[in-house]
Amino acid sequence: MESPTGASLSEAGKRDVGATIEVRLADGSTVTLSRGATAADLVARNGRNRSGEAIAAVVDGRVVDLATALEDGAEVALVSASSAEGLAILRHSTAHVLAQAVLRLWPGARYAIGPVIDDGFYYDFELPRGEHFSEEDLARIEEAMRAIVAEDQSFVRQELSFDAALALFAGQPYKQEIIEAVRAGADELDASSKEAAAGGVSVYRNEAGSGARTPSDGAFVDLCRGPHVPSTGHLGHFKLMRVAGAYWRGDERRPQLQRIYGTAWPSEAALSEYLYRLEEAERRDHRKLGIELDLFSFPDEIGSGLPVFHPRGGLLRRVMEDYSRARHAAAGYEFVYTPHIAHKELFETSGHLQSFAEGMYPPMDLEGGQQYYLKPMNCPFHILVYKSRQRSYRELPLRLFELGTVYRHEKSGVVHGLTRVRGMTMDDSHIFCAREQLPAEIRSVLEFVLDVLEQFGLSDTYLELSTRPGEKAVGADEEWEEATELLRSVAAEMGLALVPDEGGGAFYGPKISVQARDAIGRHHQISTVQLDYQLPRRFDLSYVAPDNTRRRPAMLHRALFGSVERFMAILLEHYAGALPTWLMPEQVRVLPVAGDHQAYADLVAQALRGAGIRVAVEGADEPLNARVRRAKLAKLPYILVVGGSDVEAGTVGLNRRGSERPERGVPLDAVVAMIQAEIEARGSPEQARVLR
RNA sequence: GCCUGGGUAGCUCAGCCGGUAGAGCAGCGCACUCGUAAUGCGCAGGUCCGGGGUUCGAGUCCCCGCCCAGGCUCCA
Repeated sequence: MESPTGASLSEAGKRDVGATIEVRLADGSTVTLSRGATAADLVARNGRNRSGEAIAAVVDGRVVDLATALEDGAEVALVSASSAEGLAILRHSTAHVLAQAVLRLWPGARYAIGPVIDDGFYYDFELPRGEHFSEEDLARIEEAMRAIVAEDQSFVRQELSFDAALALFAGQPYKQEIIEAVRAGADELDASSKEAAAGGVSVYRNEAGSGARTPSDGAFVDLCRGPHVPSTGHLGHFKLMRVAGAYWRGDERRPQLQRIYGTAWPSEAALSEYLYRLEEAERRDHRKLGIELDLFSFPDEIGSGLPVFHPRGGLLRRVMEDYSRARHAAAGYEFVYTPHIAHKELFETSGHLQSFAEGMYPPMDLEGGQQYYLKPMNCPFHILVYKSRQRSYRELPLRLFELGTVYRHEKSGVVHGLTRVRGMTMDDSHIFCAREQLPAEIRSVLEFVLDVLEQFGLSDTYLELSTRPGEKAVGADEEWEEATELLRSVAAEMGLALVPDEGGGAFYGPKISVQARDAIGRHHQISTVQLDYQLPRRFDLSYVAPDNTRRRPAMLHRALFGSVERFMAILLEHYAGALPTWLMPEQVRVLPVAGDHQAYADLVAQALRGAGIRVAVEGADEPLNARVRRAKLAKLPYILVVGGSDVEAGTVGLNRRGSERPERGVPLDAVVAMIQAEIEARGSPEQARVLR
């Protein structure tokens, strides 16, 4: 908020007025400039602005316009369009051009805010007469923006008093509201910093040199903190992406504005690379792959967010679940099964109805006033397993595991493919242990989770620590603090970095979540480990300690896949559908060259099947090329083509996924052994490479 | 819930200014028997999301509803 230049200005004023000033550059060198020189003069002197390279400057740690006059002794660094700061300025300036274009096309439109977001920007408008943007308008607006860029209008900064600014933005209630908010903020500052805040706001005018001065005579002016690129000619590599409704200040009680999203980049190459990235993400969309690979669907007849798995998807799911079960068994987990509905009282005891009711399906009312709820989480049920009899310290840690299906009533706007569903299966585990066992147990759980994820090819991971959520949290502050500190210290001991996520914890406790980066750089929250002192208390859990006293256990909630459905979606997108061989529903397809080779093809398939490999044979009813193509499109790891010479020699033609050239005459035994070894090794030799 | 876009064959989509619905792929049948990314011919396939209205006539225009997708967090 405050303006550091305020101080240096007065300081500079006391100095002797010479003809030149000296400024220091980032590399430590000093440059002598004439008094009154600006950052732009420095750029010109360096001759470094040929392609709009430098678009702003950092003066004494503050990002400013190139037109800013430099003070003697200032430290100056230039901001290039491709740096993080530069990109933000570029996008923000493009947002201004968007607003100017919209005001040209819709005189009388009100404009609100136009901030920078990841990879782009948006601007919110209110059009006259309640008009709305349509998708077709985007092309017209872009055209108007390109005209403004061609005019190479300069962005000129001007400081205004609050009152002058309010007058300038007469008829722009959103701008006025922002000005009033800034004034209210400034009033809270003490006298000295109030002076620094200059008692007003800054605006930027776009001037084409025509002398136009106010919005009504054609020039554009926007309330803005800045900085901006020197002129619109520095922009141009942008694209408007979509329109959306958005509430003023994100508040649904306030007017809904019309938002336009856009993206902007320093070069055409960077823009098209970004657009390609979007296409790539679309190509990998698990909903699309689910149809192409015949894995699952969402029948309207069932309801939104409720998937069915087809045989191939079912097979994939079973392989995932079987592997999960095997690993859990080996790691000392015990398997339980619990029902899908329960009395209202259970969820009152657990606190779900108090803290999570909006995420739950409404109750089923039964005769006699009894109410049942669909379960939104497995924890209360596992707690009841613990509570079924008295527990001894000798049993702890008690690790209960279930692939438990839960139902959550997600709001209609947020359901999305398999990643946000209303019915899902959690690979849920609840570990009951003595408090002193917690550090060792958390550590072993984290090691277990990271190792299993790596087997699925998700090894680019980091951890996030989610702390106490604002109002929803239950439990005492000290306990939250203690639990949070425990998670922090275990992770630190293991040498794992923790990224903070303030307020992101569950209502009953803090959590560590494992975030995995996928093949195209997106990150997904996968596993979570939550520490909970609350539920053991609410359910009055206890165990008998060695000294024959009753003690309260602590609980760890742990999901590894998270939901099986969502994990499948992440894998599909990570691998673009080309799953590692061990996960692929069909691992090998045998193609006889002609009908004469059918019997040998069946023999080959039998040998593979005998080795536990999933294989199918496709006969020669269609040309070989067509069958190879179909198998490639199905992203099969191995295609075995067998013809006359193979029948004689006991060999196969081996066509591996991702390889351009097939190998001829490979002995059958060698192929069986190789594929078998690959399946056993799991992992992901091809690591999500892009396969077309 | 709200904004924008969409809903036409199993899938992907075309269908202009209102004139009696089309393509490619998939499916089925017949022929072809082929050595690494689409063999040919034929057949079948439709409540144009539902309802109402305008009209001589509606997939198309208007109104109401349903469903799907993206967005509604980044605060000048």
